[in-house]
Amino acid sequence: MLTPTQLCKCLGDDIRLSLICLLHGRKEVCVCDLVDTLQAPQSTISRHLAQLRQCQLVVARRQGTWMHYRINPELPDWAKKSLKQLVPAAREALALDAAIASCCET
Amino acid sequence: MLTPTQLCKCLGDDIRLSLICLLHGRKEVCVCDLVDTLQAPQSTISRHLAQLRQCQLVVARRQGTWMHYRINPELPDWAKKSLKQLVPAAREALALDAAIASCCET
DNA sequence: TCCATATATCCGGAAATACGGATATTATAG
DNA sequence: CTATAATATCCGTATTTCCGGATATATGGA
Repeated sequence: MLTPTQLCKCLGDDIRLSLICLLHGRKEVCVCDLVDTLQAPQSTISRHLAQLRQCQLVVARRQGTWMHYRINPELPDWAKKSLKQLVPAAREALALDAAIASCCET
Repeated sequence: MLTPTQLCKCLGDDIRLSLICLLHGRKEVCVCDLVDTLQAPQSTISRHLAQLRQCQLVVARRQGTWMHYRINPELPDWAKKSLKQLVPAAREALALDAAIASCCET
């Protein structure tokens, strides 16, 4: 079960927080789009996604060779509400608006 | 200026999150009470408090030899609202209710 | 001035985390 | 079965974080 400490530890990294911002408010996004958008090595993105998966912040769905990630829709209420506060502030602080716009919707 | 990543990094540690829980909703608490309540070495508590001070999550007031800490009342709105979500969940996850009750009010 | 108390900082070592190229895995197509 | 694309995992290294005893600093009182 996700604890507040775990949630914060996950979000306390620019790449992971960016990933959450890219996923938040969307149905799902595939890994290749996340890699393209954040311009980081594929292994780095994949590693961070695994961490987010491990504490159940996100869930993945395989479709052929692609993996589609989305925010876990069954997060506890306090976690959902925390994200709702943090994500907009993070979008601004991390200057993600352009990235989010260019990241294709699934 | 406090960024979401910094806030999360600060809260992504059991001791620091406990400190924030002990301060949240109170006027101020002195270091000795925090040390007593969390049963951790003084240098450890002081180090974590310095970290919280550094990113302006808390502010300190000296009164003689004592230092009184409180949540920074001028946090940005998104940070205040995040704390409001996280603190109650953290109190439960970290089993802090007894500690909070025993920690004297200033 | 000297002592006692409260707190902060120092510092060396341990542990956790992050990185990213190389490699393994999974699935599709031919 | 082979080749290819997408993704995950491995692994050695670099960096960061954490710990807590020892020490320094600050304040009030005798």
